[in-house]
Amino acid sequence: MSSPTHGARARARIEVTAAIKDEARRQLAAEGAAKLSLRAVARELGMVSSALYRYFPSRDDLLTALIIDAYDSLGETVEQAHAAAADAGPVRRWSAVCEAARAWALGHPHEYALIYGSPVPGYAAPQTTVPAASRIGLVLTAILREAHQGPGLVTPPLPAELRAEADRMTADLAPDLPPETVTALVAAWAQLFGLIGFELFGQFNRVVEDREPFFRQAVAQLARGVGLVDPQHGDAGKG
Amino acid sequence: MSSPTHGARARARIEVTAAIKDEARRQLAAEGAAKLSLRAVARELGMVSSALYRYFPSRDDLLTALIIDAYDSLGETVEQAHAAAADAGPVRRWSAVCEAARAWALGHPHEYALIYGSPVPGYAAPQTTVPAASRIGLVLTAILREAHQGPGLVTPPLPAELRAEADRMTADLAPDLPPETVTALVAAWAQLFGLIGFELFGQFNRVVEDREPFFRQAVAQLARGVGLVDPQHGDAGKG
DNA sequence: CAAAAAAGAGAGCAGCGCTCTTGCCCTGGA
DNA sequence: TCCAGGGCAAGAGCGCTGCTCTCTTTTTTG
Repeated sequence: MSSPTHGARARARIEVTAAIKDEARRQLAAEGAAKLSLRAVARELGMVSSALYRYFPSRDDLLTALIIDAYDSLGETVEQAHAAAADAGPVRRWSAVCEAARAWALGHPHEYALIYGSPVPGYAAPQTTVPAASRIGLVLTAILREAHQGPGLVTPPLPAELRAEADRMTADLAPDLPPETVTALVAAWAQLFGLIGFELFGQFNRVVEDREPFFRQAVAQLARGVGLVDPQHGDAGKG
Repeated sequence: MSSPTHGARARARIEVTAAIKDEARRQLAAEGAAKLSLRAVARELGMVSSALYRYFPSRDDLLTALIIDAYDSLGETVEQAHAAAADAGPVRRWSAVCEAARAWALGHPHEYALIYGSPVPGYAAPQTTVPAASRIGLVLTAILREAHQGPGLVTPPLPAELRAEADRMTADLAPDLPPETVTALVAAWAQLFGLIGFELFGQFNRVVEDREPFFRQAVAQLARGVGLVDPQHGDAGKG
């Protein structure tokens, strides 16, 4: 950082690191995480396999880097979708975000499997992944927050047995929202990825053929589930 | 099949096959599907690795056998839960089935990952798995069918763009149910496994702590989503 | 310019899925 | 009773994997 030569070395390191991740992502898209091979990455990059260990101490560390990148890629995609629908009503924004998440998943199936599929046994995602993983949740929360401050939210009452946990989640995630809403949001968040995962992992094969309208309807119902009400079928009723 | 001696041979084969699957399941529970190794299975069974290929032509075929067993295990579990709640109302039966599915998943996390987690790339589950995989869907459908013939179902209208696909799915899955119900059921089916998968795969870590009441509430809302109405909070209103 | 730090190269270890060949032994028919 | 045929285990071996260690080359630094 003090001298330019040190910067040159550091820059080279950054470039090689990026090249490794790029090639790894290519192999991920081609063969999946299970068949991601350090040797194959090195071969393709014209270096020897052991040299890779100068950049990533293990295969798992390379995977972790790819996981964070994937979360960030998804997060950025949905944030952009949210921003692009800023003028629309909350139901429309909710749908836009959900559909952006689905589109990202369909476009990056192996990266989706990496972050929302079965975890590799014996591999615990380090805490480093948490901020990137949270981005989509923050977007969904923001939509509900605006709706809460604006037209309001319609939520079913909580059963007594859930009261304590709902309050705890609310304090953690969105203290300015009603616990009923936070609970419904967390459930909808999981359910959204149930829908996406079933489509991506083949559970809908021979069951749902025309997935786009099906997903749109399911997401609209999800919006109702978190209490979003639809003024004039999602038309910009806010502005 | 004609002579008892031939039967002795066949019986031995069945026993060895079962022993291989048992040991494979043990390793599955210990290490996960990715690290399931034919050599380790053979080692544990006191045979040489190549001998396993007399019973399963490849690692994938062994996995397929485990997948079918897992689907059947889950299917049987939820069928029993359904039968045990036969006297209750449809909402209670729905919840019982969903909670049984969750309990099975928590008790067999690696087998769950095998059937509802990311698919192994290059491995397409053969058509043989379909009947076993369908069992839980059939149970859920049966609940809705009885409710449809009894107290009735409350379903939101379908958007025009979904009409054709909804009719197609209905003809395929449950021609005696309204297309609105079938569409909602398929979505709820996917969403149920979104909830279970998020809990199992660690997405709820540091988010939802007291999972049982949370899941119960989510499942109750899922029941509402498929149109099940709750006479006196799920009490046996069918009489 | 020499010392030190970083990176690459290559050999090697232990493990993997899978294939092929060899030979044992059980079984069913003559 | 004997014998051919076939099911089956064993072993060697191929090409691959992640990872470690040592040695050399390159680059940065005092």
